[in-house]
Amino acid sequence: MAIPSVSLHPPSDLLLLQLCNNIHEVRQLHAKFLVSGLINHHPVVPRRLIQAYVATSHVEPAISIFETSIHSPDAFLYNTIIRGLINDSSPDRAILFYKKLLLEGTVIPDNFTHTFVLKACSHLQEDEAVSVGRQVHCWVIKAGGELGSYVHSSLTHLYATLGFMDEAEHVLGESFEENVDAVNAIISGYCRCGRVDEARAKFEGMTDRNVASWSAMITGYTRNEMDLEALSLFQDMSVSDPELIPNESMVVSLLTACGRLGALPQGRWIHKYIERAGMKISTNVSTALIDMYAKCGNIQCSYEIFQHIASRDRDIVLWGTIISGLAKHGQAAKSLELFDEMIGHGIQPNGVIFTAVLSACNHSGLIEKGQECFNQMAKVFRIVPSIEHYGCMVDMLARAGRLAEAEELIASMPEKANSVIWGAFLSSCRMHNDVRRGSWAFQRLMEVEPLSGDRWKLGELMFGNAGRKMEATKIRKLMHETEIETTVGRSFIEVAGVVHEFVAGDIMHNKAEEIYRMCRSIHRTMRKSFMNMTS
DNA sequence: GTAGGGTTAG
Repeated sequence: MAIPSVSLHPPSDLLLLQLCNNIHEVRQLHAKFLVSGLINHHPVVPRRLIQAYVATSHVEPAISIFETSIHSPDAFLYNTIIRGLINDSSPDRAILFYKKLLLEGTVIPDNFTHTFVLKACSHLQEDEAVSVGRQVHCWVIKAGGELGSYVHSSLTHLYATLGFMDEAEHVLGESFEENVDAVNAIISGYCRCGRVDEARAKFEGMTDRNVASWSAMITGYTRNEMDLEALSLFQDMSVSDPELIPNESMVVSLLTACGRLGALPQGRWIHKYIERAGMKISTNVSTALIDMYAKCGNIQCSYEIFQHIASRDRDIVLWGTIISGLAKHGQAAKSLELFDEMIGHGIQPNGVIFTAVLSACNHSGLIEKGQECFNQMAKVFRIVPSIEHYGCMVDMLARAGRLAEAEELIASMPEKANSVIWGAFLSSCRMHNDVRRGSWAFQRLMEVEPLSGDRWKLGELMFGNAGRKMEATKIRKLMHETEIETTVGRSFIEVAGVVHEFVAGDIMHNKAEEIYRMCRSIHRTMRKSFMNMTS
């Protein structure tokens, strides 16, 4: 059979192929090439088809063309397939293709191959990732510094992410010029394993820093709960390089820090800052803002932000943040309403969402609703209740004096109850004067957490209240002899720039009356401005 | 002709 004459000239369909932006068009042209036989007779056709399929996120047909119509693939084609598999979230298959390339030995992997392969590694099991990483490392050494800075920083990043800091440092040393991205990866690697000082030393030693360098260090501080350091480094950045615009992860980290510190003014300032800088406020940033405002006590503001986000941009973490924020602020009804709304939008709740929902029920004493949710969780949504969920339920039932049911629930748990559960149960036993169950709980608590003074104290109070002086005295004596310490619940409140401290149960504070009055007035003002905002 | 960095809800 004669080769169609068109094969002598690049057919116009080949040009069309490059313009395709959906799979149907690619399929149509593919069919035409099959019919005309061009697919096996024009060398460029299968290449272009592979590229077109990968570009429209369909890697399977690309692979089958690769295997049937390509007889001597080059690095570019391997790269295309490997990249397609990574985008298709099949990193293990991407690695298989890399191994095939190495095995056949006719193609030399280039910078792109290495970069893609290293990216695939970060999604693999640790041992497999290290093993492939080492293979790439061999190529880096063989190339003697000729490999691009992308490969160097990707390899450094892989080792650093896996916590292989010595190897990461070693690769860094193999690059000729200073590789900012690689140093950034090292900074974040050190922070990831808690070696913050070493990270800071690397950061200080850099001659050239980019936004990612500052971001890696700031994010590293927040990761290690060094929230003040994070905010202070951000201040350093604004001073030393006012032109630098923070990236998204930096903003999220800063807001996390503000939330944990309860630093509302700083949080607000960052909010204004990102608005002024014209940064796009992604779902992640919105989530961090909502979380920050909720943790700083301004749930109205959280809710306001939440409502301005289009439903299609609301992911499960965003829903979780506002649901648990409302729950913590005692607004159970609103929290449950949003939970239903979320399900109405077709988002499947997960365990974290249910913890928030159950804690909302718990804090508002909605026991029947709580039980309904707890049952629904397993039966409708197929979520296995975790120890936190059991904890919520036990606390809820026990608080309400339904100690027998709480006890039953503890017995039905698949794993052993922890100190949180026994502690909650014990404190309810004390509250409801059930010394029989209480002493049982106290014994279990002493098994799982013998070293907490607060637990001993709780036991002492329970026995004391119930008139069991002997046990109470015995515990008191033991605490005295072992010098075990109890902690004090404290809370802080800032009024007009002055921080006041309260000890739990303490109403003797010399400014108490005044602060209560001011709080009421602030609350009224906040309500008013909230009404203005929403109307 | 192909190329990221990190984060958030209990």
